[in-house]
Amino acid sequence: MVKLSSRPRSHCPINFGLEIFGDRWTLLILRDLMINGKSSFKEFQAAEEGISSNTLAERLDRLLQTGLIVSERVAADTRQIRYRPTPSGAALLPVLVEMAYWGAKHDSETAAPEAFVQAYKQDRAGLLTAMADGSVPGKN
Amino acid sequence: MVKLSSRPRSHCPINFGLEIFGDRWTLLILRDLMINGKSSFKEFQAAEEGISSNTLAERLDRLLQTGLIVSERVAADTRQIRYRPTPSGAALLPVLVEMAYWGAKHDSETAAPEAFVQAYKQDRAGLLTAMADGSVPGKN
DNA sequence: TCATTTCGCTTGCATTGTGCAAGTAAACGG
DNA sequence: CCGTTTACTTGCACAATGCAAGCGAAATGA
Repeated sequence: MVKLSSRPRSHCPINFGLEIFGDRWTLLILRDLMINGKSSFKEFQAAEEGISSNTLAERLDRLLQTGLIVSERVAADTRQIRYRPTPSGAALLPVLVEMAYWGAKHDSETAAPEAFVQAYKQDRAGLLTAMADGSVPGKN
Repeated sequence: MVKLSSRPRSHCPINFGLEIFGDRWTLLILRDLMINGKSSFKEFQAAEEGISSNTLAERLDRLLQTGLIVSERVAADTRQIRYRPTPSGAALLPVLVEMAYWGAKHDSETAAPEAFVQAYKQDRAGLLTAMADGSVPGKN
């Protein structure tokens, strides 16, 4: 179960999600975590969309507090912190995949790999399983 | 194809969507349009989340400009305007359904009907078809 | 016919969110 | 030591949002 910092405007299940990730940045962080293999502050900051450091810090904090991600220090270098999704956070993968498919279909200049679109059409469930294991069609 | 008002930060298909509906309100309007059978300004305003009129007006404008919805005046009462989704807008139904399922599973106080969760688990594709035709499990 | 209500907004103003640039503490690395 | 890296924080300007009130055109009611 996910914890909200403030009382939700409603308990509509769609609204519940929007209260957490209804902004322009939160899902991009989860995308980088789950699809692009990123896990550090610096890596998130390097995304081409260009999130500002204060916004990134605030979003990571919120994701930690709601329980969608956890953090841990790297033993070999205690400056570094690695973020990774919890099961609740990982459960957002289908949302990301549907958004990606929609974007791929409706943006004439999409950067989505054709292999992703094909994999989705042929076997959506299989695609989700593969992606949950870290494999993304069209990458490598 | 969908038109953005400004240049996107990237052509990542997930980001493309976020540039249009990456806020706390836009998807709630589409929810009301596609799931709750609403179509007028007044009906959207009456949603329990309580959108302000200026924000609602701005969002409807943006949805019109991006081509996710269209509007038409009611012949019998020319004050009234009915909004309805275009095929591009309607194609966001799977995104809404995944968000709803996630919210239903992770909000301990969810208002999502159990019938919706069951229908999703048993036959997701069938659920999407039924909902595209205007039928929502747990309502009526 | 004429005041009243309804509808879809618009305006003004205060609060909150976001971007940008710079700075900082702790911890490595040589 | 001393410069660099990492994960932030701070300050400030600007944009987005919420809230309350108003507004014009069209319909409705007496």
